[in-house]
Amino acid sequence: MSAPKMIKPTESELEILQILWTKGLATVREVHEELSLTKEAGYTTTLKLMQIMNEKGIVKRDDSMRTHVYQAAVNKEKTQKHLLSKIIDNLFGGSPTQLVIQALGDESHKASPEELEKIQALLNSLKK
Amino acid sequence: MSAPKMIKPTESELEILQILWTKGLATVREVHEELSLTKEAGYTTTLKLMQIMNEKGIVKRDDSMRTHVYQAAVNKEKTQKHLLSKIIDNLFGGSPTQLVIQALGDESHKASPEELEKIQALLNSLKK
DNA sequence: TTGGTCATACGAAAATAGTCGTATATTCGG
DNA sequence: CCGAATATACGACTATTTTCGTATGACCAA
Repeated sequence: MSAPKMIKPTESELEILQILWTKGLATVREVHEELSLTKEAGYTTTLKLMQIMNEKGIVKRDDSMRTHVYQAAVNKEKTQKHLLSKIIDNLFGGSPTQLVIQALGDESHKASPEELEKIQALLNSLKK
Repeated sequence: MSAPKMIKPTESELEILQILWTKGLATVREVHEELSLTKEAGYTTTLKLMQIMNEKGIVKRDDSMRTHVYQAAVNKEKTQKHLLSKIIDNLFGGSPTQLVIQALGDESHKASPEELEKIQALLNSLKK
């Protein structure tokens, strides 16, 4: 078995997934170093979290060597889509438009002109 | 204590906020009826949640009468923006564009032509 | 007035998440 | 070979969130 039926990573798990999605393969140490840049936590805490994620099937690992190598077991886009869908319901009363408007208006995460063009392109294809 | 410094409602609290944002004023019973449409929970559970939210300052209440009347104490747009900002960081690596793209592509929450126009309008103003 | 209904208060169990100490095994430089 | 460094396993403690039972008081209709 690989992908879990219900995708519902916690906040901490999401932070780890972020890193794994970027790195592809990573050891606990690597993930922990990365996490330490923005967060305060002990090494064994990260280890434990990743072990639990492994049990849940959120990540896979190669434990053929002493230092285990982890990778995400859930698809990035699928996970994003699934969680976003929940947020649209929970926070925006089911309206993706409201979410989009708030997101585009977010002052601390401005979109570049190039990105705006990407959105424009998608918008065009949706309008048809 | 009045407005909370850190806005971080839990999932359940968000469900209740949704309802209060829509209704403006509501009793526990009203909120609970509304919740019951989509969720299974006892009355006292809802009551307790709302009491806790009151302690946290997320909602206000008028308890001058036997049946207390509640209302949201946090601004809807501000709360949405704040939580969305977190999600952009946690789930989309800081890129609002990725979020917008995923949201617009969500099959289970399609945007109507009118809504697409709204987004278009916002996009136009951002491009300038 | 009295019994049924409806309201809040409150305590505490149950479920979830996050944290870390400690034991134990492996590796490696010297 | 020995000890320091580093790895995983695992149990347990803390904290937070969710759930609900029970107590108690107010209201109201008959």
